[in-house]
Formats: sequence, structure tokens, C-alpha cells
Amino acid sequence: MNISDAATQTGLPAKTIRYYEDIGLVTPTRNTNGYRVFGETELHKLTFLARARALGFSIEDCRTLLALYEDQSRASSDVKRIARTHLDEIEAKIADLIAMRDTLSHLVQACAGDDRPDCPILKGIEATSVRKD
Amino acid sequence: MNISDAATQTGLPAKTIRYYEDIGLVTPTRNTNGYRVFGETELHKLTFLARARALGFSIEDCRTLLALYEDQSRASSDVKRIARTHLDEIEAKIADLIAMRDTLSHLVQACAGDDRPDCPILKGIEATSVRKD
DNA sequence: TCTTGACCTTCCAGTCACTGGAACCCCTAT
DNA sequence: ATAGGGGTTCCAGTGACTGGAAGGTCAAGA
Repeated sequence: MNISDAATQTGLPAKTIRYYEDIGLVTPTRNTNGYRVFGETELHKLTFLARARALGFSIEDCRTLLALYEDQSRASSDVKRIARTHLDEIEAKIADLIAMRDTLSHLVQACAGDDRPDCPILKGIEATSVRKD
Repeated sequence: MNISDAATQTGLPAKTIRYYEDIGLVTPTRNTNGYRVFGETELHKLTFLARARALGFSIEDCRTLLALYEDQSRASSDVKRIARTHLDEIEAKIADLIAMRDTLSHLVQACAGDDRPDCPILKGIEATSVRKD
């Protein structure tokens, strides 16, 4: 299987797959013409990576998770710790974004949005700070 | 006022302020020894920038907002359009993160997190995709 | 057989918004 | 004189790709 088929199968851009090889996440073989060949194992790894990335895990987390995924004698607590930490980060980001949204949506609502210069948004940016509860 | 005072006043790191000068967002004067001097106007601009950045606006949005902020004949609709677009992006990001969080928190809950290798998280990453409603 | 077009390869540069660090200058107090 | 705590510039690195150039490979059609 060539790279573009692997890309189609996994939903990852070919460029990204090459990059993943570069940084040692996958190791496709090569055939005589130098093209990458993706077997079932590599395809599995790529799928795993695509899903883990979609869950927002960093590349380094993915590297660790992939190693655990392949290690039949892993402890599930190792995986859980990584996932929990990441979950906490996601929660924190959500909280940040909600604070931004709340502040900003108030400002947007207050703004007439016409051709006059009076603008509560600019005033608001000048004066308001983002509240984090 | 020297850069470290400006940093304290605005809450921005000195490095960041230098960077903002580099990319033309602020233009402090210099005194004879080459040190940057921040007057009231520049300090205002920095404060505005810090707040706009805290609201998640990109640097380029900040540049535009700053120009509008300084332009007494602006139309508030120009500001509102930028803010609305940004607000939509924030909403989208929140939705993405919530989808991640929901998927991941289910997986974390399902995982015993002990020293056995059986791990619903890894299985879940293998099998699940993140649902976006 | 030649050509066309769709593949594939490598490598380099750019993205965004900083951040760290080196090497050096300036000012004040001891 | 020296020590320290400012300040300056410039260069490189971050994360996770992404775009693009320059060129090799392959299968199908004229």
C-alpha cells in the first residue's frame, strides 16, 4: 500500500504521514523504487495516531501511548495517568475559552455595528479583563 | 518608563513587548543610551494589546483592532465583524474540545488504572472516533 | 515509442506568537 | 574597581505540520 492509500485509509494527509516517519512514529518499509510501503501494522499505528491526535494528545503523548499500545505487558494505570492529565488540560482550555466567549459575546451584543465610531467592543477591550471564575 | 516597568504595568513579558515593537505594533521612543521609553500612548496600546490577546484575538486581528482603536472616524461595524468572526471561532473550538472531553472522560472512567494491561482507553483510541454533534 | 499525467521522493522554508540564551552595554551603589 | 541589576541585539527553537520546488517512477493512451 502506497502513501496516498494510507492517507485515504487513515484520513491523515500524506505530508503528515511522512512527517510521522521523520520523527519516528511509524517505520514503513520501502520497495525497490523507493516508495513507502504500508503494511497492516503501520496502518494500524497510523489509525491509532490519527485518533489519538483527534483527541488532542500531543505528539509526545502519542509516542508514549503508541509504545504502551504495542507493549502487551503495560499497566493500564500508565495510560490512565496520561489520559487524566490531558483531560485536565482540556478542561482548563474549555474554561479559558468559555471565559473569553462570555466576555466577547457581551461586547458584541452591546455593539451597534453601524457606521458610527462609537464602539463598546473597543471600549470593552480597553477596560475589561477576562474573568476566569 | 523603561521596558520592565511597562511589562509590570501591562502584565506582558518584556520579551513580548520587544517582539511587538519588532512587528510594528508599538513604537516606543529611545533615550540617549538606547533604552526604550514608553509614554502614555504606547502604554495604552500595550494594555489594549494585552487585553485583546487575552480575548484570543490573533496578532493580525490585534493590529487591525489597534488601528481602529486609534482611528476616531472608524465604523463600529468594522470592529463588530472582526469580533463576531472571532467569536464564531471560539465557539467552534469550544465545541471541538467538548467533544474531545466527552469521549476522553468516558474512556478514562472505563479504565481501571491498575497494573493489569487491559485498558479501555487504548482500546477506545483504537476504535472510537470523536463525535462532533 | 513517446508523451502525458498522476504518482512518488527529498529537502528547504514558512507558519504563529512567542521564548531562551548568548554576548554585550549601561547605571548605580558600595 | 567591582558587583548587581537593568538594558540592548541577534539567533535559534518551540509544535505540528504545510507549501513548494525539483526531480524520479509508473501506467495508459496515441
